[in-house]
Amino acid sequence: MDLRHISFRLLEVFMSVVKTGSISETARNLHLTQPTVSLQIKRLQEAVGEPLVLMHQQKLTVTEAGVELFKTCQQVFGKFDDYKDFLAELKGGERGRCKIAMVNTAQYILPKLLGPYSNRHPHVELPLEIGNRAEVLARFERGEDDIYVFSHPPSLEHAKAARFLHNPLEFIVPRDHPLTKEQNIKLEQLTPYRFLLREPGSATRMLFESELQSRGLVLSDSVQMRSNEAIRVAVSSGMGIAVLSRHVLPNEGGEFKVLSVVDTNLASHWYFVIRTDRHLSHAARSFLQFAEKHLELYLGAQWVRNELSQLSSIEI
Amino acid sequence: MDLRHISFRLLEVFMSVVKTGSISETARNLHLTQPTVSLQIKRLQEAVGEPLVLMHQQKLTVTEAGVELFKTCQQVFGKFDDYKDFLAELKGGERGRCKIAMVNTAQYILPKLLGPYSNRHPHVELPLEIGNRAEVLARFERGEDDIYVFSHPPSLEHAKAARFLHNPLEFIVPRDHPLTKEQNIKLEQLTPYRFLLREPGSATRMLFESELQSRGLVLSDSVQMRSNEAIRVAVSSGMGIAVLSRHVLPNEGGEFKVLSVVDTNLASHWYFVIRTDRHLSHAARSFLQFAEKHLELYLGAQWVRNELSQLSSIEI
DNA sequence: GTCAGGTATAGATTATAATCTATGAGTTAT
DNA sequence: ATAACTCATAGATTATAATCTATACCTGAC
Repeated sequence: MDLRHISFRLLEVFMSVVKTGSISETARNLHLTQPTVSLQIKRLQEAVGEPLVLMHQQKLTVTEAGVELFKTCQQVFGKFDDYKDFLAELKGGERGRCKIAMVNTAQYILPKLLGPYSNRHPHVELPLEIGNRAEVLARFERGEDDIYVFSHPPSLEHAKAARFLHNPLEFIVPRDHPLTKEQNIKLEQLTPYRFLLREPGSATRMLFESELQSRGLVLSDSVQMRSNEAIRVAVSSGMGIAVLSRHVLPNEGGEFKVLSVVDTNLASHWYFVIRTDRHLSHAARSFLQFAEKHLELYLGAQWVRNELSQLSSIEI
Repeated sequence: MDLRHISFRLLEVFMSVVKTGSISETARNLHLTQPTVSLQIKRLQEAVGEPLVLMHQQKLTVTEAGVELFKTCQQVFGKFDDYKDFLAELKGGERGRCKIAMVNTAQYILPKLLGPYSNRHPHVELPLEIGNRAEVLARFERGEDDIYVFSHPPSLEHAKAARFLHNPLEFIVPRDHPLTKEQNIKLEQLTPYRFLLREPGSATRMLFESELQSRGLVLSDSVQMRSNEAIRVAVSSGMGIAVLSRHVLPNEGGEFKVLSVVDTNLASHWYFVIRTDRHLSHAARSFLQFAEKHLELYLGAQWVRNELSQLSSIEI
């Protein structure tokens, strides 16, 4: 039997013939002429190499080979129906995958969205990649993920960024630090202390350093640390002071204090970034829609800057 | 997704692309040109309505929809492979159905062949129909079975008969019948007794009556009975005498005796009959081949008249 | 015997599937 | 920078699938 000469149409016609037990009736049902159906069956039989139906005295009987082919067809069409169901879910964003790459700091805020989304869309896979800015940028270049999360979005070709959250930066010091007794602290008062910083390239550090530079200030001492947790712990134990995103601080004051610096308001924003030269997966689209709708609920209205409609308009 | 625009060929090509991860390599493997494969994939994607593979920087990745379609294809081709296996068995006579219709008397001999055949071909269905000559003839006319068993084959159009067994007829009388004491019994000595006969049309009766007629003899009394068992029992209990096939008699003498009639040698043959205007099912062909080969073994060499090669030459 | 209903066959047409060559454009490695 | 390889696209051809009309052939019913 040669599958190459068999089309799905042919099998459909055959199944109808088996069901109705009549060539003429099949022709009427499928809006074909009787010779067409006759010929289809004949061709199918040639392709199978075996009689499938026998005509005898106006009565059509289905052979063994025909019955078995009929069963096979039912199963095959069943499989394709399953696949169609799968496609429908995929297109509806109910199934599939939405790979998200985010810079380190985002891991403190994104789960607040991802958790609820994942609950409502249990069949969507949500693999997360967390890296520093350079790593996430490299992933973007290679197009490895569906959605990228940056503060300071890259202004690259094919990149479309949309702000969704305000990211205020705070100065933190050990609880017993001398500055905690001061009022009206200014930025230059902080420079003599040792600063604990993330690696160069980190958005927070970039923002902080550009602020220092524009005001002609220089840090007297700084130590580079690999993670925000490490910085928090180090500040708590008195190793130095630091600038951290409000979102990475515990709600309740811990072993450190937040300084209010009157002449400085450091802040950036969180952005979802997508590539405009690539298909956005249905799941990714569905996640962005979910985010656009529920940002305020899950991230706190006071921080939200919802500009995600800019992304939903993109049609790739 | 529209199955009508999808061919098995298309799916084969798609599967190869997924397996090799390369369009060019698929083209080489399938002896096609690269643009052909590109276009096939493009068309398949259009038919499915969803991207199946993504090209990025010389690297081909398969989408969710692609992976799922691939799985679906594997299952579908698996089903067709199963069907091909089924067909192979069918064509080899290992599977299928061989309907046999036989006249009553044949039920004493055919099981000796059917049993061994069925043991060796356990997947072949062997539905049997047993009737009197008229009934089996009617089934033949309507083509309801694959093989018909007659003594006295019908000389109809489209009927091809082949002898396979000698069918000697014997006269039986009650054990204490007066004739058992005689020697050199002649046929005319039997006519005064009451004969127990099958219905007119029975081959045995036809043969016997034509013998009587050709010799100008007439039975003085006869009773019609519905089965050979009934006749045997009736003879045993002294109701009359009868003509029966040697094959329906028990090997060991029972309540009756076989008469030796010196001037009469009644005999017919058993024939397998098939229609020449119909496909002979593979199973039927296989049964006839089996019979041709093993007649002597299962039916006793002394009775066999193996002319079955006449049937195997028929190619329908 | 004729008619109606079912099927088969022949011949023709149209649509489209399957394939090619030629070419352009991007990527990788030397 | 260039060669070698990848894939995509355009344009053209060929094969064949899908379909029709017209016609002939059965069979069963009236």
